[in-house]
Amino acid sequence: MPKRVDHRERRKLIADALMRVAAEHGLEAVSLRHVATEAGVSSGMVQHYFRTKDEMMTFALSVVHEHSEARVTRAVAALGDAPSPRTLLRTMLVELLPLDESRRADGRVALAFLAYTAVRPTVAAALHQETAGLLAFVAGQIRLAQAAGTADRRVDPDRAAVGLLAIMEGLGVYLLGGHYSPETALAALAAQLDLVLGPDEPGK
Amino acid sequence: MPKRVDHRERRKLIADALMRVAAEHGLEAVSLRHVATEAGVSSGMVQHYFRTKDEMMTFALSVVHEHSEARVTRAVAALGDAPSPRTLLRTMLVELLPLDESRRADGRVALAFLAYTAVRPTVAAALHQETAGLLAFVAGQIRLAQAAGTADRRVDPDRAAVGLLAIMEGLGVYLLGGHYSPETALAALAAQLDLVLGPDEPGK
DNA sequence: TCTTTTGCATTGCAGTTGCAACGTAACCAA
DNA sequence: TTGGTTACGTTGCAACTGCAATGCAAAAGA
Repeated sequence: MPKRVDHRERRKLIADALMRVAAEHGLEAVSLRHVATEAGVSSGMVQHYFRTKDEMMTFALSVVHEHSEARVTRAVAALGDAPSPRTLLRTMLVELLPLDESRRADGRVALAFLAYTAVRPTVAAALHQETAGLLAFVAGQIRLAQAAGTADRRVDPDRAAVGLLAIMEGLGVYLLGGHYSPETALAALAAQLDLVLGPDEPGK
Repeated sequence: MPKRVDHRERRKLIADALMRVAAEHGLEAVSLRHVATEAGVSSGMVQHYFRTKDEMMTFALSVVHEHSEARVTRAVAALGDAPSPRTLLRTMLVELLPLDESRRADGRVALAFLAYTAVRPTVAAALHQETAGLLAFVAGQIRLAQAAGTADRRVDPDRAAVGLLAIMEGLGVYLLGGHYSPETALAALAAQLDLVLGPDEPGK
């Protein structure tokens, strides 16, 4: 019945253009026409795939998170089987930091959406589950390290997981603002992992 | 020669209105007319005190930072003379977290400006010094605690200071997004202080 | 073949935006 | 008093906004 067009693909094409605009000029520069031009399509087509601007924004927000999720999944898969909790956590968190231009672009968009959702609580609800899942995973890894005897058992895994995610988020913000250099951020993250999991032992 | 009007006061009046608009609807809702209405003045007057919108935004950004600086100064002053590094740091960082509605409003504005400056690097430059100063202060307090023997000397004060600020920033972001409860954030912050300065001893 | 659905482009519109221009009233120095 | 400066208020405008409406070609079913 349809004209054999992949809806999801078109929507992603548009969302990608939106993210490019947002990464360069901020979310306030995102308009139907602007996005359409960036995507190289007519503004009528954008309207065809998103009935309202808000619908487009919400979809783009979900794409942003798919992006970072895919990034992490890929990096973790490259670690091979059964990496140590420390390696796993470091890989994950480093991957989420805006350290190169590609991730900086994504980070700027994510930051813009963060401010966007802070004012639209209904849109933000979907993100809570994601954070909760990530949190549980990190806490689980810390528990694993503790069980293996490499980590100090006096640290509370849940609290430490909250702190670890917060430090990643905070470092990301400071990196985007240009306040810290990548080296500084990486050193701080490594130091935090040392604090939580115990000092690193090169001869693991 | 002037008509005896305090320029700075008028500008702050307008900036306050801007912050109210931004806290409620985001920075994208900030327009000359909107701000003027919120401030209860004519849009012509806003234009009289700010020749361009960008000038208004930049000024408001500086007011936001004066706000949080004043907040911290007041809270620290209330501690009396020579508070312990731990108390001082905790007070400072807690004061910067969006834990009540007043600070949440400020936090939303700060977050919006964070995204704003991330796309306008020239405006962001002024903030670097502030972060650097804060960082040096925190590192100094950690060094003090180490010298007093209460803190583990194996932790690097500079790295730990970066981490502490980042964790504060990250917790703030998650709090604004509603991902964490104030209790969770406070517990995570306390745990981090324990990690950096050593476990708290009630009978100090 | 005819009809219906889908994909997309164009046009139009009411509302909003930043900003310039102009007006006027109050004040101050001469 | 005169002239100049300051402090606004009002109006206007070109550009842009989201969105509805309309048109039309291609494809799929009848």
